[in-house]
Parts: sequence; C-alpha cells; structure tokens
Amino acid sequence: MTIKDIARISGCSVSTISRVINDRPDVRPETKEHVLEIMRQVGFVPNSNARQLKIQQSRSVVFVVKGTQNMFFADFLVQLQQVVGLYGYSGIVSYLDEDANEMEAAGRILREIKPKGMIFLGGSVENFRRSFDQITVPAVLATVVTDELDFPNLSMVGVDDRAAAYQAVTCLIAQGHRQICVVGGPATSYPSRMRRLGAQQAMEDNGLVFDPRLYGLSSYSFESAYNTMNSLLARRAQFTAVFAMSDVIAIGAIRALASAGYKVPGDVSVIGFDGIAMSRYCVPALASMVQPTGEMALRAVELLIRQIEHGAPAQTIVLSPTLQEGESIRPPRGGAA
Amino acid sequence: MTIKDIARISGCSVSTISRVINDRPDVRPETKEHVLEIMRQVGFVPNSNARQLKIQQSRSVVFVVKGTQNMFFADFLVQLQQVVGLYGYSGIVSYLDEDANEMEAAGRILREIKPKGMIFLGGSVENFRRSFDQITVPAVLATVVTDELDFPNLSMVGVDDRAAAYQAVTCLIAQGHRQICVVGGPATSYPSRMRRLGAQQAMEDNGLVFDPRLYGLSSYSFESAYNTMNSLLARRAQFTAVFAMSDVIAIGAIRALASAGYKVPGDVSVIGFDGIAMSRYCVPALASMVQPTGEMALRAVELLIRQIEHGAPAQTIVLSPTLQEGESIRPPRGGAA
DNA sequence: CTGTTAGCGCCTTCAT
DNA sequence: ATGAAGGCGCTAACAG
Repeated sequence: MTIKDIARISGCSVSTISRVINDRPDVRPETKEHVLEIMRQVGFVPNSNARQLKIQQSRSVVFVVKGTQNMFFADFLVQLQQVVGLYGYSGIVSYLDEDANEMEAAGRILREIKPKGMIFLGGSVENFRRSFDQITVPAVLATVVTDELDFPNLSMVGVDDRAAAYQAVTCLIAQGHRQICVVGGPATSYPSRMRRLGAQQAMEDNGLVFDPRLYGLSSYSFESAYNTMNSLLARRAQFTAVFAMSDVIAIGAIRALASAGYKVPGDVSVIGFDGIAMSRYCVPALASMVQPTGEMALRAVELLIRQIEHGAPAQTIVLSPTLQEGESIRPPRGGAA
Repeated sequence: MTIKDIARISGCSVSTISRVINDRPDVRPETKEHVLEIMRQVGFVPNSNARQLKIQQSRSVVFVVKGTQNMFFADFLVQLQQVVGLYGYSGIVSYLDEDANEMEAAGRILREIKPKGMIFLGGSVENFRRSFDQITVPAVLATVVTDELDFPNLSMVGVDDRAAAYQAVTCLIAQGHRQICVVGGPATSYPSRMRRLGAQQAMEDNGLVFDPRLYGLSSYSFESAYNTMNSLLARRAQFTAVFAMSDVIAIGAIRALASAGYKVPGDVSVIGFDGIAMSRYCVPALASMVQPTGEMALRAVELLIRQIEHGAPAQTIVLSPTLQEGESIRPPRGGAA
C-alpha cells in the first residue's frame, strides 16, 4: 500500500496525497477529508524510509542510558519517550552498563542510526571531555550539570547536585544527627562527586567533620548498596543517619540495616535522592531529594528540538529538587546524642 | 557522500560498491580492498534509509510493552534488549498504556517500521484472537501462555499462571490462613484470570470458599494497588493474608496496610508474583512466585530468531516459576484461627 | 568479475 | 487547487 494506491483509489494524484499526508494548506478541505477517509479505511501508513530518504532527515532521537539497574532512569525514560512523541519524533533507546564507555557506543549509534539528536541519561564527564567531539549532532546530557564541559552542541539539564546533597544532609543535621554515613558512587561519577562535596560541606558548616570511614562506595543498584551497607556494618561503623545518593541505594541500604536488626528510622534515619515512584510506596516511605523528572524530560527535549530545528545554541538548565518528607528520618535517640 | 561518489573516486561502478558494502563474494579481493580503503578515508557510511527503502526490511525487532508502570516488564525488557543484541538485531521499544489496544498499535508499527519480528510483553488474548492475523511477521507473546490462541507465526513463552497462583495460595493456606484476599487484574487480562482461577482452585481444594468480596481489582501499578487495598480496608474486609498478582501490586498493598497500621507479616501476610529485583530488597522482603525472566528472554528471542531466519514453526514454551520465601508471610495469629 | 539500469515510496518544483 | 515528473541513495536483475 503506497501513496500511489491511495491516489488511484481516491481518484487524485500522488502529489495531492502527499500534500494531505504533510498537512499542507493548499488542498481543498473536501479532497483532504476524502483522502484521509480512504487512508483510514485501508490502514495506510507512509513509508518512513522513503520519506526520510527524500527529505534527508530521520526525525528520530536516541536515548543513551547508562546504568540499566538504575530505576531512576527507567522512570525518566518513559517520560522522555512521551515528550519526544509529542514533538513528532521517535525515540530509540540504547542501554549501556554503568561502566560502559558511552561515547564509544554513541559514536557507533550515530553512524548507524543517524538520529537527529541524542539525549544522554548519565555519563562520565571524563569520557565526554575526551570524546564528545565525535558526536556531530545536537545532544543533551541529562542529570549532570557541570561547567567542565563546553561543547557548542551539548546542552545540560539537571539539578544542582551539590546544593541538593547539602540540603539533604542539613536536614539530617537539623534533626540532631551528628554521625552521618554517606553511601554513593565513586569520585569518577560527577554527580556522585558533587553530592559528596555537598554532604561534606553541610557537615563542616555545622561543625561536624566528614569521616571517610563513614563513606560507603556503591554503584546505583540495590545489590551494590546492600553489600556496601553490610560492609559498613561489619566494620562497626557508628552512625545514626544515612545519606544515600539515590533512592535505589537507600532501599538497598535499608534492606541491609533491616537484616542486621536495625529499625529505620528508629535506630537509623535514611534519606535518599531522586524521588522514584517506589520511594513513596516502600515501608518506611523514603525521605528523598526529588528530582523533577517531568520537567527535566520536558526541558531536555525542548532544548534538543530547538537545537535541531532552529540551530539554537546549547544551554544549561539547572532545576530545583524538592524535599520529600517521607517516614525514614527522625531525630536520633536522645536528641543530639 | 553516496556510493556514487565512492564509485567515481574509486573508478568503478556503483554496483561494485554496493557489492562491497554487502560483502558479496563476487568482487575481486583487490578491488574490494581498494574500495574499502576509500570508504574508510572519506568516512563513508551507507544511507540506511535508501537501503531499507530498497530491500524493504530492517534487521530490527520491536518490543510492544503493555503497561509502562509495570516494573516487571522494565526488568524483562533490559534482558530482551541484551539478547537480541547478541543476535545482531536491534530492538526498538514501543510503550503502551495498560489499557491500550496493542494490536492496533502493532499493526501501525508493522507498516511503519517493518521490523522482522515482534515480541509482545503482555497483551489481551481477546485482542490477539480478533486481530493478530494482521501481524504478518513472526511474533512471540511473552508472559502469556494460552491454548486459546493458535496462529502459525505466534509463539508463546511464559509460566503456567494458574499453577503458579495455585502454589502461592496453597503456601498461604499451609501456613494456616483461611481468609485470603486476592488483589489483581480484571478477567479481561488472561494472566489475571488464570491467576485468579488458580487461587480459587487452591482455596476450594482446601475446603475454603473463594469470597468475591475479598477480591480487589487493581492494575499493575503501585498506585492502583495502594488504592485498591485502601478500599478493601475501608469496607472492613476481613483477611489474614493477601495474594497479590504481581510484586508491584504487593508493594502498593503493603504500603496501604502499613499506613493503616497493619504489620506485614505480623497482622497480614502478603505473597507476590514476578520476583522483580525490588522484591528482594524491600522490607519485609517479599515472598513471591518468581518468573525466570532471564530464561524467558532467552527463549523468546531464540524462538523469534528461529522463526525469522529459518521459518521455524511457532512454539509454546512453559517455564516453571520458583517460590521465593521472603519474610512477608507467616502463620496467622493463633494458628489456623 | 564488473557495469548499466530500473525502480523502492515519497516529496517537490514547475506547470496548469 | 491539482497533476506530472525528476530524483533522494541504494540494490538487484540483467548484460556483458
């Protein structure tokens, strides 16, 4: 079934059909309706290959997701898909391991798929700095905001991780906690590094010292966080609160605490980061710094489309996270003990 | 840069270039090497639109996912992506609402993308029966196994939902529960129907009656399950245990129970279904009927590829779920009270 | 082994 | 407001 068939059936020419498909104004309304009706009846769908071959652009964007275990990205992705759909683009997803080289993968995808743009969910600033120049289409890096990267075709959208972490830890301190454990990624992960700096700053601004022995290294998966917290407990780390750098990490940590007989928040308070759907449905409901995924998705796509269609310059957008109260934090036993 | 340019530069004709690109045997090795060298130098990449327009098919399969909120599918999808990648196919994902018509969407996708095959994650048996015949490529329906569907190009892979549910509820009964609440989908969802029948059978085989007032209708999302359980509690339903038709539902239900002051498993036992990663990390860890997603993904893709590449006949594969013990079930207060 | 050529389905001037 | 016709870049006969 091609536009030729539709032309034959409807009694007009292919150009008219083409005009109808592309919603051109210069078609008589009745003709248009008639053609539309026929297309509906026979279930005609334009061949996108032919169309794209002709107009020389794919109208697709790819999402490069780094960290398949990271539920935050899964949530975020669904929203991105919806938004690009609204703009008439189709989004194709490429899942990468948390430790994969996203630039290498992106380069391959670029040559293979020729998308009009790319959105990266997470990524290593180091890798970007080294190899982003091979990405010749508009791109946006979501969930990471840094001034270490400066490419004319790379926008960034995210929250101020450092400030958000600062706020989370301050919240813990305000409740009277003085021994705060931090669980999160390595310094090679930019958001992790910023969140750690923010946490440290919050402690120091409140007269506490950041104790490296209370820092647990974990990737963004349940299992890793679970193991990390177990190690911390095994070496008898002393703390009354935990700042987890993601909700997934918080949940894994809470699981380990529970297995070891600690109550949350009775014995240990835990605050997470991200605000994934799950955080509101687990027990206890998680206190968390919520990233505005809906708006991030919207902005990321807007930025990208504007770069693609109007050659707009790259931009950096910093959004504000909000504190979700939850049930997982409470003052430590005996107040500021 | 097109094959024409390459032809001009290399001094041979476009067909030779085409042959080289497609790795045809009938090209003199030296010629081939020469052409390859030039393509490398100028960084030529064939235009996939033109190619596909010509050959009318892509080396891609699409995954039609019904229920974006269903974390089980999210887990499963990642595995599917990996496996198809191993076979050299690229998987493109189409997310549908839980109540969307997957056949209608699939038909459109088929005409638009022309994939070599499709894998459906979930789907309505009714819709399939009525409209699957428009799907003219090999397909496999994952997570649903039924003998109500008989198409030469439709394989199925999944667990025996009815038996699995039977086992789950029997487990609850063995612990002494006699008032068991069931929370899950409507009868229009085949797996839901089977799970419900299995649950009912288990009760009846143990001298209990299935009480429709203890059946809570919920879709496969946290929120829906949360609301459903709240309704059940609001109308003072009496039960000591819950069989949730998915882990997501179980978690939503537990959240509602916790908010209402019930302890799990102290006051109410809960058993889930699916065995998503989360189930092992929530508190309490969920007892659940675990679907072997890894093997399901492998089998689904194998089946599909074999149908695509060797015209193998459709097949149905039934895998066995395993019972994950968890911490969310326990005998009711006072034993078989 | 290599070249010539006719489309694949669609968009887009250019006429009418 | 509509039709006719020439490609977009590539593949696949068919002809050397």
